[in-house]
Amino acid sequence: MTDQTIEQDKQQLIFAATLAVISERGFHDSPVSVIAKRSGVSPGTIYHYFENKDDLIHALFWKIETAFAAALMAGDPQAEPWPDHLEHIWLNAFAFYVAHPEETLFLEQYKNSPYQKDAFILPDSDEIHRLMALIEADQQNGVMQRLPIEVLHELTLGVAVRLAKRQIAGAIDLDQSELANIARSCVRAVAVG
Amino acid sequence: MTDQTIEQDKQQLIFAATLAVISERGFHDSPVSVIAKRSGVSPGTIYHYFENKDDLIHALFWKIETAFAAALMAGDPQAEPWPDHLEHIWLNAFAFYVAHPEETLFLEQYKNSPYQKDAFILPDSDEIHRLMALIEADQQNGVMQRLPIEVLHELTLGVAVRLAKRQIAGAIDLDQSELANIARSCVRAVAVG
Amino acid sequence: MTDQTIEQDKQQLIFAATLAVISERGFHDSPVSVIAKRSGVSPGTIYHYFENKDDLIHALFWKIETAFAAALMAGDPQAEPWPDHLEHIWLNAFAFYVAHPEETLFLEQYKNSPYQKDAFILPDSDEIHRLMALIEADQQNGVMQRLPIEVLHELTLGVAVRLAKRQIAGAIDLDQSELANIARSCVRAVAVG
Amino acid sequence: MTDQTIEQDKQQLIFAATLAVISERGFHDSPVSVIAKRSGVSPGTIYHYFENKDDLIHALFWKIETAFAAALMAGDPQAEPWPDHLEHIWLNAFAFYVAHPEETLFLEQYKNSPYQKDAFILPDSDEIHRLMALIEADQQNGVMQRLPIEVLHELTLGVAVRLAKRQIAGAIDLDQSELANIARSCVRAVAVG
DNA sequence: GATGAATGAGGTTTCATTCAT
DNA sequence: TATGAATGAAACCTCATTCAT
Repeated sequence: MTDQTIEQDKQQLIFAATLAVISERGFHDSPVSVIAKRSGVSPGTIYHYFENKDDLIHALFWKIETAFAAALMAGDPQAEPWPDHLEHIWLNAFAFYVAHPEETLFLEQYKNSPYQKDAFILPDSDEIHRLMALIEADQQNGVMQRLPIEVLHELTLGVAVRLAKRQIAGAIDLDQSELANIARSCVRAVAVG
Repeated sequence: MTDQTIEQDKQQLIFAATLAVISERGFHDSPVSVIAKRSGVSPGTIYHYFENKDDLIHALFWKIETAFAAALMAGDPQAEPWPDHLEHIWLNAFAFYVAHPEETLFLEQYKNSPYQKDAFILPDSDEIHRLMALIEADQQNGVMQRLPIEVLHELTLGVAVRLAKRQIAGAIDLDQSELANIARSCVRAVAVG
Repeated sequence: MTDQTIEQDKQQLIFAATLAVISERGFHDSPVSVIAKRSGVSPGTIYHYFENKDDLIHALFWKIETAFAAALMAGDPQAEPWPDHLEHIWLNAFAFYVAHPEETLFLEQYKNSPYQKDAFILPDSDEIHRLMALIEADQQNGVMQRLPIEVLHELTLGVAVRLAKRQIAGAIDLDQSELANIARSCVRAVAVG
Repeated sequence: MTDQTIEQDKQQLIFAATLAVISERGFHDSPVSVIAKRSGVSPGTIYHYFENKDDLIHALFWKIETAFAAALMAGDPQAEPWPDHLEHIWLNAFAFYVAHPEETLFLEQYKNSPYQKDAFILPDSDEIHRLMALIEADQQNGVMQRLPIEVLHELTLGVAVRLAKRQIAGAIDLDQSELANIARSCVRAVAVG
């Protein structure tokens, strides 16, 4: 194993522990000492990899956002016609959230805290570029409304996160056909006509 | 002025300061000492009115939720037919959020933190009772889908909060006709057929 | 006892402990926790009276400098003729330093550390004003050289501190007549002719 | 280049970096990690050449003191008669300090910190032996007062350091004739009669 | 009721030092 | 020899809470 991978491993251990602790206990009540213990590294090591606690949290946020973006385009939805591709993406998002409850709780906490001062910033990944291109094409084709990206997001994937949170909490348990219906509703909300 | 009202006044001062500080700085980074200074009362006084900091925050949450519930049924939407009454309620919600940015930021932070361990709990107010009755009637009449209350919420008012947050942040600026369209979309998402 | 004096007392306790600890152990190796224990107050209390550790140290410095300035003019040296008044002041300085070993060690450490970024700044006290007036008069009268204040200081009182430090350390033990001789030498070094 | 000289080089790099960092930032606030980075070597390497941080600092002190002692006797002052030789030495000291500002700041910090527990100890170098012999001869010849070495030092070279520090700080700028005058004053302070 | 000085446990971060490579 | 990641004790400082006034 190379030095590079060892270093990566430590970072990953720290990320994993941070995610676990914060999703369980919240931003407040997640001391570095606890994260260190859970990671199996010393507090000092955390400060070797990250400038400070905020830096760690921001880095974790982007790591998760990037993983989410990748999951979004799984199964090549671009190949499908409207409105199927958008429903597909919606279901991908929901599936990611439900499969990654810790990540979901972390993301929502982050986005609703003053950590998130920036507006709607997306990772600069290949998948996001493809998604944006798809949206633009749909709008060019006159099938999707020309609404601000934030509005499109809240009417579609925004709904997916929150339903996923409810499902993670055990409050609801949507089956495949219910999900398909809801996905269709969300897509219809941004469709023209 | 009676002692009762003086006491009420102090409580209100504390609530207002807590809301202002937390909406600006977040749950972490909102020390009692800062809240006290902003209230114009001493830390000791806060502990006279509230058992501890958590108690204060929970109490503030319920106060805001109750105010929100009241605003929801403003203009007597019950008197209107389906789907107008639901659109009306949606617009009431959006209007409340935009008119109360601090409250909105606080609520969303609270609901996405481990403070909120409870599932979907609503204030036990008259307005909420009327709202629930209205929903039940709509479902009896076969116009609204029989989905779990959490799902109905996320498809309708859940969207309203998040759009309001975007508007508060200055990212978007929806006019009346755009809002009416979105409200209609949300209602359609829970309508039968 | 009034609140004012209680508060003063706590400050004085903290000052005394800081002085003792730093003169014994140096700037490095004088943790707030040790100062707190020595003061008989909690660390938190120190941060109630001082913004931070640097603030405490600067405040202590000025307190000592002011006390020193007062001691300098004891016995009304202005009333005496040249060069007696300057010899008197020199002996006052030496006596203060020897009588206040902790203060002396603290001052010298402070002045030789990057804490002291400012050049030769004197407390704005009555005594210092009288001293400066005296020097100016001596120069007007053509008995004292017109050298920069820093040079005058190093040739006179600067020598006093360092001899006092040697005496405090037990390396030397100057008697009254030796001291008088040295004082006279220092004064002659800044005299005209 | 031999191994010996390589080793010497590393030591010199470490010494130079330590001197630079401490003279800029002070004893406190000069972490080994910073010194290592400035040296271009790793922290581990520093601990290869020095037992610990204190050891490094003490070694640096003696290195500088020795260099200073050598500079003191430059130009063969012994060959000159009293009081010229002492004035010459005084000017050598002043010139060294001004030419080596980092060394001067380091020395003064060191001598005023509890690092310096020892009394007046001089390097055991050839130059110091010659200097001591010269002093003894002057005293034998009845031209220099028989005062403790510490007193002689403070009245002469002690003044030189502190004036040099003022000049380094930019507070004063003494020209050659002013310096000659001051040197003469200092010598007169230890002269007989 | 009201105050705010005082507390001290515990938070974030630093840094001298070690040791596997 | 040389490295620098890793350590963990300890530094500075914060802040929820108490309590004498």
